[in-house]
Amino acid sequence: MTQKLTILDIAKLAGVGKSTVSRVLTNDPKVKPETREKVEQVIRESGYVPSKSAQAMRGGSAKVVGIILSRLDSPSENKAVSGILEVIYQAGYDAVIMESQFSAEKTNEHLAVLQKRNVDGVIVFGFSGCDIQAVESLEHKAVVIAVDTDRVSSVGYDNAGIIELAMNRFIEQDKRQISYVGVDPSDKTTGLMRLNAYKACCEQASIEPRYRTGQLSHESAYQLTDELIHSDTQAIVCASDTLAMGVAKRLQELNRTDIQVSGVGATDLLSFIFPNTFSIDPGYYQAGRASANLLIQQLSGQQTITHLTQQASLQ
Amino acid sequence: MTQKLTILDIAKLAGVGKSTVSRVLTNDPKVKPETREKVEQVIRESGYVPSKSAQAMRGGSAKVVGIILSRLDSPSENKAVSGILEVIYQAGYDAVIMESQFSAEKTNEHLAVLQKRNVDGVIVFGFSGCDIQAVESLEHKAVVIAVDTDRVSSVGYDNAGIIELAMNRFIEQDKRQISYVGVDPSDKTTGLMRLNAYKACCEQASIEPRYRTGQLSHESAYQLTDELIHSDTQAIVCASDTLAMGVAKRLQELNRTDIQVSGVGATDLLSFIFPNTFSIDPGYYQAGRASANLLIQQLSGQQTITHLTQQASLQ
DNA sequence: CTGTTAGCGCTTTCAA
DNA sequence: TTGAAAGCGCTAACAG
Repeated sequence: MTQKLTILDIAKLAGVGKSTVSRVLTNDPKVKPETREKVEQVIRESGYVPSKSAQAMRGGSAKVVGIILSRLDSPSENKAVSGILEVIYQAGYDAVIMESQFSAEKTNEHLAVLQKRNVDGVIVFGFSGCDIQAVESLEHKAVVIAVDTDRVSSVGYDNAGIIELAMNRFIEQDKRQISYVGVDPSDKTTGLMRLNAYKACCEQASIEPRYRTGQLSHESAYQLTDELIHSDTQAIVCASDTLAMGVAKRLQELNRTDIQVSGVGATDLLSFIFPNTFSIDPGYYQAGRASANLLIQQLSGQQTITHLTQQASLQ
Repeated sequence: MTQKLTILDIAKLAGVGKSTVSRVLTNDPKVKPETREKVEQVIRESGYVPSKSAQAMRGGSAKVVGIILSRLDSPSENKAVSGILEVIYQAGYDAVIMESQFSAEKTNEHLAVLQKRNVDGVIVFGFSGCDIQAVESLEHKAVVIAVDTDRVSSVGYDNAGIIELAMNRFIEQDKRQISYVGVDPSDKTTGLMRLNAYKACCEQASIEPRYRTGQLSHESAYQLTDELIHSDTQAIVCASDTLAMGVAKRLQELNRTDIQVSGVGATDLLSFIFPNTFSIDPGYYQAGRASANLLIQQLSGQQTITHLTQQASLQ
């Protein structure tokens, strides 16, 4: 790391005024090509790196977006973050990422830090019990994922569609005995909404609903399986791949190869290990991209509060 | 987002000079307690947030560390990042995270961006074929994970120890027919080093080595299994949990419940699905913490280039 | 097209 | 103990 060069050093070295250097940096069109070339050459040779801090302070924009997710090791969230990263990086932004660990308090702390850092915008992954208020005060500078709110833009997963997709697949195969394993309805999205979707599908197809809910873990699903299945059970729709793993594992032990299982998450592992399964992809990656695009458009003033729903697809 | 308040506004509101406000912000001891109290009150009531950009520019440090990982959805890396985040956040730093996607070129681009941002330090996750040179020029402002270099501090995984742990476990159980499934030795760490460790263990225990290497995917391991096993095979050590999944799956199909399988990664899923397995934890999370601690100590000048090796443990 | 001149919000002498 | 003033590195009028 060489000595810190400033715009003034470059100006001197190139024999121009510092504003000309600045113009080159900001791609101002009104610079004579030769002058630009000369300045660029000096910049290249000297290894000068403009200070973002100074630019940020002057221009007001740091070209940074904050991302608050619940856990870095949540496969759904890190897929979405990959999508976000790709888009914002393309647009010249960088990301500062923080983990809320499902704590509303931490989320708010993070939000405060991000604000202090003059981030241009924020993308927040919702979780049950998260306090959306602080985010709402950011208005058009924020986008939330997987959470309901009118005040800021959002990208949601099509929780009903996800389950319908699985149900319809089974119904098309003339299965009628379709059970469901989900998570506790106290979880709004993965819990309640998916369960309700299951019930609605049953209603519509005149299927007798049969379900259990529990924790979001394979063990939980594994244990619920016995309570759930009948001799005539044909398929089990699960609210997530983790649950599907647990269910499929138990079915394997019971030699119930006749029962099909579906999950949510598009883990390739599920169908690799258990042939009798498939998984619905809620579109995490695309949702990430969408939310980032939304945010960037809003930051440039081209877009107002918008609510998107990511479509699911069949793996 | 309310109107941007500056240090001057606070000064006026509190009826003091702006330098006094600055002193309060920087915890300068020479401020009369009453004055400090008054200023703090105004800050609290007005919801004033000092601009990090300005502070960074003035003070030189942005209190940011850059993290370059290969893929956000790599379980090993995101566990490590969680560890990093925890440590640096504690120390008042924030993180800007970028994905190299195993491209040396992208890594260098990212490095340039981070430098432009005046980050205080950088943590880089190595990968085979990564160009460590650019990182090395950062000297004491960088720490690399899982890569060999003398020029900057590093935290490595104990690739040999990981395999030894698994081998010894089997040897203690009086198994002698222990095979190995790994990845191509062109990958230095997960490939070559683990394979060599396997060979060394065999040598030492007078075991006939028997192994195959391929891609880092369950499919690859699944296919290699048939080539590898004999009627008397007792155990298979795998270079990763992903491989172990593939192997265990194939063994299950072949009804070879007599063969034990070990993996690396501490995925709870592996032993949940396949009872005859266990996994070695290379200590990703702790390695993350260690690297962050190293970096922070170096930044504060308390430590020089250091090389750490993360110890593995039995799940 | 280009140089000069003000600041951006903050920290840090330097006097008072 | 405090205020005034001088920049940090950069961008953006404003004149040439």
